Amino acid sequence: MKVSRKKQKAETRQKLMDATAAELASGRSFDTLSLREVAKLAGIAPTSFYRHFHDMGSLGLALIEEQGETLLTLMHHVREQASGGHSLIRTSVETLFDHIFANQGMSRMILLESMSRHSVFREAAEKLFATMSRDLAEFLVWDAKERGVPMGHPQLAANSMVAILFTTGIALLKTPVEDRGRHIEAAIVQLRMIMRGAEAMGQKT
Amino acid sequence: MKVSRKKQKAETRQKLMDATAAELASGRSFDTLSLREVAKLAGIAPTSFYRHFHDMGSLGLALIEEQGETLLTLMHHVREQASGGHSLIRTSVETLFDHIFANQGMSRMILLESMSRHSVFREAAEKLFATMSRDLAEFLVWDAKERGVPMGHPQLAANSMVAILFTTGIALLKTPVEDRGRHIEAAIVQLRMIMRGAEAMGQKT
DNA sequence: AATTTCAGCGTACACTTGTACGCACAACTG
DNA sequence: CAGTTGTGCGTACAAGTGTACGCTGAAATT
Repeated sequence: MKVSRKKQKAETRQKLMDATAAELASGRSFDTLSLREVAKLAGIAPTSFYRHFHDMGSLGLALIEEQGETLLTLMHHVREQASGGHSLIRTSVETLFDHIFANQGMSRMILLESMSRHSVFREAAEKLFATMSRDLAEFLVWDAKERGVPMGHPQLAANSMVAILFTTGIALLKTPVEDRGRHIEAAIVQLRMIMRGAEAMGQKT
Repeated sequence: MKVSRKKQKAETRQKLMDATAAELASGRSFDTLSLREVAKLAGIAPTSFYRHFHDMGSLGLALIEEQGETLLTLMHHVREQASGGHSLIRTSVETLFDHIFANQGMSRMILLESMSRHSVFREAAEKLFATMSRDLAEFLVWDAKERGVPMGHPQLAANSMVAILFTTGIALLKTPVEDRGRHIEAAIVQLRMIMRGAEAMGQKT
């Protein structure tokens, strides 16, 4: 009873996911990873892989879903925390980028897979983006009302923001440390620019 | 002398590139394509591949560079042509998306590779984006002067625009035909929003 | 205590992969 | 015309792939 079976199984399952994530983090693309390879990295026999995932595809899906959830709750927390204060854009940006840095491989994978066509993951990744945008839009509306300013096309504004966040996020992954600050500041200006634009469009129409 | 050697060689080289592009267009990711496979698709023996490219990497690089050039000149033409008229945003967007549609596989590949870490292609793809942004920024400055309106952070505005163009471009590839119009209109609004924002930021500072 | 369950292993098989090597034969060069 | 050049082919091999099959041993259940 020292090590229950369930616990043991969950552990090796996690080992598989961790090994894959680590490999992704080191720059490998997901679809060059073989079942045998991750099995070896996780320290189990190739055939034992099947006890945990039916497929490399299932493993990838599990990874995306795990990552997506933590990302969404993270952003949620940021908004709750910063709701009282201001500089919300700055805090959100910095938090998101921190997270992306801490999970480079996974972030890249999600972004990449969201673009591939037939992939099983595409749906999952797209859903994540859609949810992020929707959450953000909702917040933008609330915030605009709070501040008493108009807001045109909040959903489109949110879409633009998410797009910029992720493209700069990816760009950051390849940027030498000393230049990162500059890029982050640039992203913040870009987001503010969109805010301004949205507000301007809200006044006229 | 009917078929000169040079010509013949150029033809099979093109066959290799075409075969690869076709495969990409059908949704395959570049790094799941094997040398043997594209050789077979091009109708030559696997070992003959080496007469044209030293590597699958070299082939990919050739593809990206080819595509990049046509893309840049295309956007250039659009601007020259539409300079007199207005609705420049609309024309640019539609032209770009048409092009992306006509070359789905390549576009996706460029985007994807621009994000991968160790890839030989990253540099090429990034360079392309940078050039596009720079060209666009240059144009924005010129256009703003022309219209007598201020323009804050033109380079950042251009970056945002390119980011949005490409993310919606990619999204479009997976969108059923009947919804495409809506997405294109959305992209146009997003670009105008950024314009407005940039102009608003230009007035204050 | 006897039985069932099941994570993990090892072997085995049919593929696919990149690429080394040498040959053929048509296009070029002199 | 003879000689060189170089595209393309076929064979061959080592390495890596997914996965079917049957076994083990210990945890879980009875």
